[in-house]
Amino acid sequence: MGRGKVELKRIENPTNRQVTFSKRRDGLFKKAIELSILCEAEVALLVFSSSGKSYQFSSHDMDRTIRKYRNEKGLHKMNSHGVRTIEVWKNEMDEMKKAIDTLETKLKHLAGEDLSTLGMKELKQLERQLRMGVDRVRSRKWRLLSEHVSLLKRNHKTLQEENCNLQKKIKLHEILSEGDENSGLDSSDHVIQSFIPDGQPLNMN
Amino acid sequence: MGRGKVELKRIENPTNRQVTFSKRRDGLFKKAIELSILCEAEVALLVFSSSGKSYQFSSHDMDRTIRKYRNEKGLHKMNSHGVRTIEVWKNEMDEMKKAIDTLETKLKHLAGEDLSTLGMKELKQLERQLRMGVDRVRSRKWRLLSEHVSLLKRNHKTLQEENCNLQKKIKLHEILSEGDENSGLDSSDHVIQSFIPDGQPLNMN
DNA sequence: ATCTATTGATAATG
DNA sequence: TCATTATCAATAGAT
Repeated sequence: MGRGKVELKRIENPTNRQVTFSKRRDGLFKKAIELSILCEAEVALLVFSSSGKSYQFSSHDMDRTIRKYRNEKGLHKMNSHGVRTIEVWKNEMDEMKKAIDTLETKLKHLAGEDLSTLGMKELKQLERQLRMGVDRVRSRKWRLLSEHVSLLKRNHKTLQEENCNLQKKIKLHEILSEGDENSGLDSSDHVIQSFIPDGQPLNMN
Repeated sequence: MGRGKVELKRIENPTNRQVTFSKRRDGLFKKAIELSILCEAEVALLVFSSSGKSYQFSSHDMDRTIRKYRNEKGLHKMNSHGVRTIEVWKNEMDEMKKAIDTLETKLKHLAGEDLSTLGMKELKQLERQLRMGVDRVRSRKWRLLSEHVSLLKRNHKTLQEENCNLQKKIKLHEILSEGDENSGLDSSDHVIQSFIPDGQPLNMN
């Protein structure tokens, strides 16, 4: 149609191509509409120009028609992928919920709650576990404490050495400047202050 | 085109409608193909006949084109439904994972493991909690035990009463049938056996 | 399905 | 982009 046939291949002239696109696009949509009305067909048409602009028509509802398409054609991939993926997720979530339930129950038991479902055997095991926990926590506490003590001892030692040195210096000063008394540090309190350990605070209550 | 115009409304004659559907459908697909080739357009066409048969054409890949459409047009619905739903699920799962992590950490702490991250304050609280757990478990054990004991006592009492009655009966028999010695039960051991409590076994180890 | 008279679509042009 | 028009394509109705 038109003055001269057209080869079925890409129109090289960009202007012609663009013009033809507009005309034929309009024609295509018109035909699509006519088909849907005249023949009661469900038609969905998506067109993207090479420059990216999009045009659509759907006689009923685009999503509905696409879903219909996926159902017909997609019983192979979509269902064995999408649906199965969703089911996998659901299973994963179910398992996680169960895991949380189990963990919460264990925690409650360890806190001494909800014990009514347990028999004597379980109670004994629970008590053993708790006692072991107590022992370990205590041992950890003890280690922390002893580490802190040894730190303090080290600092104390350092302070003592420092003090020795300072006192020697002071005596040296006193000897060198005889008669010139009370010139500098009146004691080493100030220096000691600066050596108080500054690690994490240890609350012994 | 054709011999006489056609009104743009449903063709009533079903045969005509079907024939026209075939012809126009072929024409539509041909046009769609031509548009995609001549003008380098991305075209997707879905057609369902009123009887339900489906026909498709897509110049590139149907799913790709549909995705493209959803991106363009679908920033309203699809995203605020499908994608958002999926994100909600993901968030839910992330939260569950975090919850599981937290619970597992707590459990480890209560078992006296992984204590290195805890400070003195936490350790003290942990010990208190564990001791409380031990106390509660012990108290539960005690209650179970005492219930069992009281059950035993009750049974014992019943047995004693029963024994009394039996002995009285025996004496009555002995009196009634004098000289007829050692006729029946030689003692009440057998009866006592049948009264041993049959509740859940209590292992006292 | 096939044919064909007729309408519809559109390529080239202004 | 818009209008015109010569030409070809699509197709309604008949066979």
